[in-house]
Amino acid sequence: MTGRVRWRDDALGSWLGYWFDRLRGLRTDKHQAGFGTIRSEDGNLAHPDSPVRMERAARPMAAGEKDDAGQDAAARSATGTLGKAMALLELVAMADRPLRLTDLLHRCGQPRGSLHRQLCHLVAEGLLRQRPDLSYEPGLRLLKLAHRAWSRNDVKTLARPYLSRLHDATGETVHVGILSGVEIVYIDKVESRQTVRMDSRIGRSAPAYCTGLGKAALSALPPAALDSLLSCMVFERFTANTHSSRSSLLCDLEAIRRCGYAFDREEHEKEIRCVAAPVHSVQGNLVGGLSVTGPAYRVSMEQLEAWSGAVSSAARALSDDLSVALGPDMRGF
Amino acid sequence: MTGRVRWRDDALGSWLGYWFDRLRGLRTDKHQAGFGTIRSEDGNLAHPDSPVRMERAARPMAAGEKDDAGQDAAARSATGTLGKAMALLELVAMADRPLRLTDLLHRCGQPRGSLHRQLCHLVAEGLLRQRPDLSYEPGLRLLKLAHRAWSRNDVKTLARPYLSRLHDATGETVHVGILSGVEIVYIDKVESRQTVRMDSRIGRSAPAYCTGLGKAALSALPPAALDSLLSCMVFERFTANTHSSRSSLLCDLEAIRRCGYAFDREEHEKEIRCVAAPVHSVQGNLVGGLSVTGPAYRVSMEQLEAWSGAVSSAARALSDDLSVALGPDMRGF
DNA sequence: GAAGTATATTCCATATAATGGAACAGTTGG
DNA sequence: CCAACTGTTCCATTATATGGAATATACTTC
Repeated sequence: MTGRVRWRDDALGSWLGYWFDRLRGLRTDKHQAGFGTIRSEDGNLAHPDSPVRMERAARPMAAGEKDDAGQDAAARSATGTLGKAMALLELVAMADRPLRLTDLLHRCGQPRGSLHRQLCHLVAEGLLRQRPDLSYEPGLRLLKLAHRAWSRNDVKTLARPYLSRLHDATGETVHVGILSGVEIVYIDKVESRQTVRMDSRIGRSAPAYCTGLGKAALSALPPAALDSLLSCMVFERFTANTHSSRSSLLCDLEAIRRCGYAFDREEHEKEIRCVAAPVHSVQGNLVGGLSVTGPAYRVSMEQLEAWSGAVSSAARALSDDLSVALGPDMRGF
Repeated sequence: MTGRVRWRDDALGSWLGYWFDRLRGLRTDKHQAGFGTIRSEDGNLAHPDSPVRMERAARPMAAGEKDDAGQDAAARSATGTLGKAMALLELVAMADRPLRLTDLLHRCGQPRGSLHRQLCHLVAEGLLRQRPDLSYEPGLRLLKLAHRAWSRNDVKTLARPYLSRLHDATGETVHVGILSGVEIVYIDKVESRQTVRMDSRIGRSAPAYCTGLGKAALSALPPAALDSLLSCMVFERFTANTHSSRSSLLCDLEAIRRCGYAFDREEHEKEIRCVAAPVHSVQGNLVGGLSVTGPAYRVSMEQLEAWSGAVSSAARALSDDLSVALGPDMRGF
């Protein structure tokens, strides 16, 4: 074997439930070990944000760079073939236009033969679709699978009544989301009117550090887990109010922990404010949040403050429901 | 190698775009060949319906059964590791409750070691989530990927104005769907009110032969493709009006082809009627439909008849838009 | 319309990762 | 406490993925 860098080593995110079990020492796992998720020595997480970056092996590795052995050994035992396929799928899905083979070739630095075969497999499985012009885009099978994932989701089901009630009380759009790595994934919502697009945000993911839901969720994490996540956050600045450093985020989180709710002070999108509260099962394997969102011109910070009580009590109630539903007794649920 | 049957050979569906290219002889493909999709001799499709059946290899193959060589050779060159992983994912996703390792063991007849590793990989990738009680359910990553697949979907984007217009004209729920194998996948909708569940049907899939959208789509298929699909339909009876045979379906399709629109006469769900019209790009690589759906007590067959013109002209217009968008000139769209 | 360039596809010896049987460990229940 | 069941780990074998180069196919450009 040449000393070649594995192109997928640092791609892809990892997933909360998994981390938690690891962090709580519940599982020893050999199979899942490595793939760059947790560096064994310092316990840090590698690249859990999902916009995939595969460029690493694009260049043939200049002299002097050494592919350090430990990293290599750890990263080698990845999720294998599946991991590569998923990294590729993510790359196509997260692109903003259909990509052709050559485009992908440049972005992931894999040899043509391999890449082509992988794409063929993905297309045959319906995960990708190949357009008449030979470019690739995400396939319908994803929709179908996601529908099942969504319609059977415990959190969504349990949250619904609280969402409705919050919506009735506030008249604004109400969200529930789950933390997945360093991102928050929107699971369900009830909105004021047919605003812009019907369900534009369900399934959408956004960075945790700059959204109300995300910060609420982060505030509920045990210190070790939070540390792991922090170490792999990239603080991109979306607005003037976006947290741009670890310390400013930590300060905010501390405040959130004290009062039990979080604000999004136009940190992700200009003119959009929100108040959110953390939701978590006692087992700690699921962390998310509930939020009320509105446009700045209509919703003042005072208004959000006034709603904070309702939001956090709803979040607490939902947390209890969740803990019961996921509890050891209820196998099937 | 022992003469053991590969457990995955007959699992899983295949996907329309792919078939079309095959059927039109556009691609020679070696990589995608086989996996039981198209039997080389008679051109039939094997098991394109998606509710997965993996039980085949559960028994150790009784004496006398022979795993015929041709089939074996064809089926062997599958989508490989990815295919197995996806079949497993589908199995979990389509189940109606979280499954534990042993449950899966019974359903797919794979050795424990292999199954366990595959599940670990799926969990590590976020495609599955392992609950505290060690059972598996579909993971959040599916939602995230599907969101991208959905929000960038050409058909959805192009269909939206027509959906709105049809909804305004009829006041009932309007759907757009795409044919994917023998199933129709709901891509988008505009609904009358916040009926039962907000977007319950987006991403849902239903059999083509008993839905208005599905029949409309089938009617637009070239004979060869239709034949292929017919040969692997299983006519399950949902209501008294459900087509229960190939011939009755064909007869209906003929009528649909003549008049340009299809009815669902409470064939899938009791008390639900719909009128639909086919949508297809000239290239023939995308087939779907547009429909107006309503409850039987409110929407008479005469009413549907009256709407048929609007539906089919909208469908024609959308078809044109699609053909342009997918046309050879517009690379990026 | 021919030569040139960029792209997609196929081939095949080799390296790698999946396989599957069996042994081990942790839980439940009588 | 022992049986019966579950989930996990191990490791030699074998099937599968790999990747570089050769070939085919489209699009430009002159």
